[in-house]
Amino acid sequence: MGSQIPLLFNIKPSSGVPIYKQIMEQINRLVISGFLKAGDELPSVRQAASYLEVNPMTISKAYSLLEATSVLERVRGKGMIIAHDRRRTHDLDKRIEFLKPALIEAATQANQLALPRETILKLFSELLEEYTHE
Amino acid sequence: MGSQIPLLFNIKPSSGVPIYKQIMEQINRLVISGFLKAGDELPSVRQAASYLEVNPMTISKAYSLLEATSVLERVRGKGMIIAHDRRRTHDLDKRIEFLKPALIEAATQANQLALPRETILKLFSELLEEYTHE
DNA sequence: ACATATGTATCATTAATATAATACAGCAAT
DNA sequence: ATTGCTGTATTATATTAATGATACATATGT
Repeated sequence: MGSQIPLLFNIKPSSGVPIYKQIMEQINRLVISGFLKAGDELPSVRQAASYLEVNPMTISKAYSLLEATSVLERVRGKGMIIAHDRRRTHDLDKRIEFLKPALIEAATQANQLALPRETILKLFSELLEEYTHE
Repeated sequence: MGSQIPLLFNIKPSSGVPIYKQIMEQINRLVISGFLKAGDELPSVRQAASYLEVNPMTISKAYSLLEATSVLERVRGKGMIIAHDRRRTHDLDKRIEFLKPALIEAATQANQLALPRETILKLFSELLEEYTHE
């Protein structure tokens, strides 16, 4: 039942970004990267809600919106799976565009903090290792 | 009257992060970096509100909360200035701690997108140049 | 004195987000 | 058939964020 998949979700309740959006964005990333493939099962609404300690309807909202954009498919009585969408691509350019906003935000903050270029790059390089997937 | 200072504010209304928090965080960064020094004048509530196209009370809320944490001082009839706080430091370590959340977020997203390390680092390096302060 | 600038208090209103407690239709396995 | 899973609809409530329209005390410059 995709029992370990909830571990892929990281929620920052204090960030200000709505929880359902955080979930949507993460699933979107895992799909266009290929980590999640067509047919893969997602954690159930109640599992994810319990794991993340949020309301089930918050998870359902994220799933429903992703279904509306053909990222997920609802299988009645079973749960949600990654949609079989033949038009889906995994272009490097597309993935880079998804990442850009976060990089721009980090770069802007770094410059506002007057941090030396090499210090930032070294730290970021380390964090890329530390927060590796799987 | 600090007329060009509003240009230091970047607001992303669609980010989900409350506007008043975005403003607070930016001022905090500009202060601990030293870009803004004790006594420097901030744009007036109405100037900033007009420039950012938000409600004046939203700016006032950010200013008031920054006054409560001794980052700003209110000068009656004049406006807000950077507080004269002798305890203020500009440690590199402190500035790095301020930046870390944004770097961690970017690193997490990059890995969820399965982007090659070198590609990310090169792009980030370019963005650090592009989004330079001043 | 007067006009103009400052931040802020006050009121009402709107929108978005999240929670809580139920309830229901659909499917699978026993 | 019953049990136990799915996702979701419903209703109500609370909180937070932002806007709009005034209004006020305070200070500055003329």
